[in-house]
Amino acid sequence: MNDRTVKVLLADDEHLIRGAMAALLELEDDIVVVAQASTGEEALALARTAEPDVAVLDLEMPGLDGVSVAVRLREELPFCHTMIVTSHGQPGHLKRALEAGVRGFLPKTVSADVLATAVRAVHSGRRYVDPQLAAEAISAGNSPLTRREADVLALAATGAPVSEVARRAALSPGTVRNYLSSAVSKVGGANRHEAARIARTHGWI
Amino acid sequence: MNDRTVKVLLADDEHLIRGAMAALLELEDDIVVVAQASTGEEALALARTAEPDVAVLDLEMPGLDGVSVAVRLREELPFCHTMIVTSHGQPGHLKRALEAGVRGFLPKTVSADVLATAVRAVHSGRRYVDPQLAAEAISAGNSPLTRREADVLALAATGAPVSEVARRAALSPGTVRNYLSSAVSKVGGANRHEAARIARTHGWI
DNA sequence: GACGGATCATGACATTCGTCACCGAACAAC
DNA sequence: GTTGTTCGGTGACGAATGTCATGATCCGTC
Repeated sequence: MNDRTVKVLLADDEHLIRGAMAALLELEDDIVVVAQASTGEEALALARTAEPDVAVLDLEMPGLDGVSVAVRLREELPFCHTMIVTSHGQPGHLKRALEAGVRGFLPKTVSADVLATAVRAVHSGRRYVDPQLAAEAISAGNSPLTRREADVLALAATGAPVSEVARRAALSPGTVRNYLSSAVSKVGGANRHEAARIARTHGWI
Repeated sequence: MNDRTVKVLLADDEHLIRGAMAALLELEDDIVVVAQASTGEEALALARTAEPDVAVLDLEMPGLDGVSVAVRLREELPFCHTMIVTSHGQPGHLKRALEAGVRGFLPKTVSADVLATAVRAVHSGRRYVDPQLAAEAISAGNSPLTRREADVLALAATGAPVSEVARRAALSPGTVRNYLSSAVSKVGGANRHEAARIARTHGWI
C-alpha cells in the first residue's frame, strides 16, 4: 500500500452487494477496502478507527441512512470524502446528499469500473455524479413545497388521520388541513395520499 | 467445464450488483455464469439460447418481475430451475414465488457463500429458502383478504379516490367502499391508506 | 416603511369516506 | 337441499377531508 492507495470504507446492509463491491474494488490495485459495515452506526464506529479516505455509503440502511452518516463523517473525519450509492435514484435524494457535502452519487445500475472511477475522483477531491441522475435532478427542479408543507405531508404520508398529524406536528387540525390542501394543489394530486406519492417519487419529502 | 459445472443465468437491473454476483460466483470452480440480463424480457431471451441450469432472478426489475420470468421459464425450459434474490424480503413474495415453482429464495443480505450454496442446492433439485424469511412467512400466515378485497385495496393504494377505483375495477362505488371497509377492518388499519401500507409490507397486495 | 412570503389559526361549506344494514345471485360443501 | 362464502349492489348516516375566506404574527427584501 503506497501513498497513492485509496483506503475505502463500505457501508451497505445488503451483505451480498457489499461483499461484491468489495471484491470488485479489491481488483483495482490502487484501491483497498479497509472496513465494511452493515448499518450507519457501525460505519461511523469503523470509520473512526480505520480512517478511510473515501466512504462509500448506501442510501437506504437500517438506523442512520447514508446521508446522515455523511454529515457526521464530515464533522468527525474532515479528510474523509463521502459518496452515496443507491437503488432508488430520486432527484431529491441527490440534492439532499450534495447539501450534506457528499461528493459522489451513483445508482446501483452502474458498472463496476464506473464505481472505481468515482472512488478515485472523489478521493482526489473532485465530484462524481451520475449524469442521468444529474439531468433528472435539474429537470425536476426544486420542491414547490415550503418546509412546513413538506413536514406535514410527510407525516400524513403514513396514512394517519389529520388529528394524529396535528398532534405529532404540534399544530391545530385546521392548520394541518390548510397545509395539506396547499401541498396537494402544488404537487398536483387528487388528494393528499396521491400527493404524498408524487412528492416521494420526486424526493420532496 | 465438466458435467458437474452449474450454468447460471443472472438477471438484475442493478448492474453493480449483477456484475458483483457474477464475480463472486465465478470464484467457485463448479459454477459458471453463462448469461447476464438487466430486465425480465432480456432474461427470457438469453435463457433460450444459453440454456442455463439455474436462473438467479431479481424480484424487482423493470418490465417482467422475477416471479413472472420464473413462470415463463418453467414452461419454456423445464430443466432450468429458478431462484429469486430480493432486497425487500416480504412473506407474500416468498409465497407467490414458491407457488410459481421457484426453488430458491434469498434476501440480498446473505453472504456470497450462501448464494453459492443455494445455487448448488437448487441445481441438484433441492430447495433453498432463507430460514429467516421462511419463519416470517409462516408466522405471517396467509392473507386475510379475499381476491376482490385485495384487488380493490391494491387499486386504492395509489391514492386514487373511490370513484377512480370503481371505474378501474368496473364496480359500483358503493361496492368498492364495502370491500375497502372490509379490508381495512381485516388488516387492522385506521383507514384504507394505512391498510394498504400494512398489506404491502405483508405482501398481500 | 411598504411589500410579499411563510407560519399558524378559526370558521364555514360541500364532498368524500367509513360503516352499517340489508338485499340478491352464483357456487361449493355438507 | 340447506348452509356458508364470495361477489356485487343500494341506501343512509356520521365522521373525516378538501377548499375557501379571512386574519394575525414574524421576517427578509426592496
